[in-house]
Amino acid sequence: MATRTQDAEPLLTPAEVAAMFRVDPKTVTRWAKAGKLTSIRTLGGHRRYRESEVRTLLNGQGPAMERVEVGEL
Amino acid sequence: MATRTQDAEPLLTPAEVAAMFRVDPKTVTRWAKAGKLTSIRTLGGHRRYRESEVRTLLNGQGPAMERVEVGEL
DNA sequence: GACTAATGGGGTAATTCGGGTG
DNA sequence: AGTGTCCGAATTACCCCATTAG
Repeated sequence: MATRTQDAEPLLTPAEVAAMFRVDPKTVTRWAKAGKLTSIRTLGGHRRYRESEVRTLLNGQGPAMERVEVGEL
Repeated sequence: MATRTQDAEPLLTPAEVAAMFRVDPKTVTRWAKAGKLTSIRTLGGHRRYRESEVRTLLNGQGPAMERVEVGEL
C-alpha cells in the first residue's frame, strides 16, 4: 500500500446525520450506542460520524449505486 | 459550524405523508410495501419518504418516477 | 476567561412497525 | 385489491440540565 500519513476523512456532526435521516440528533446517538453506526469520539466525549458510512447507510447498502432515468417534471 | 454537507434530500415521516394524503400512516406503509412509494428506512426500521416524490404523487398526473441527483463518485 | 450553539445523559410521551382482522 | 382499526413491541421525539465545541 502507500502513504499512511494523513487521511482526510470527512466527519459529520450528530445534527448533520440527523438531518440526513430526518430524525432527532438523540436518535443518531442511540444508533451509535447500539453499534449501528461507527462513532468517533472527540476528546470531550462528543461523537463524530463518518460521512462515507452515513451515505452508505442512507442508500441502503450499495455504494456504487446510481441511476439516471430522468423523466419529465 | 456551518453546513458543509448538503447531500440530503428533504424526507417526510409517515405521519406527514399520511396527513397530506388524508389517509392512515398504515396505508402509507402499504404503499411503500407495494413499491408505489420509495421508502428510506432508518437504522431502527422506520420509514422515511422523499418529499419530492410525495409532492409529485400529490400532483396526481405523473408516474412514480422522478429525477435523482447523481452524486459525485 | 466569557460567550453562543450543539451534544451528552436520563426519563417520559408519541409515533411506527408488524401481523391479524373487519 | 384497498383501507381502517385492534394489539404488543420497538423505535423515535421532546423535556430537563451539565459539559463540550468553536
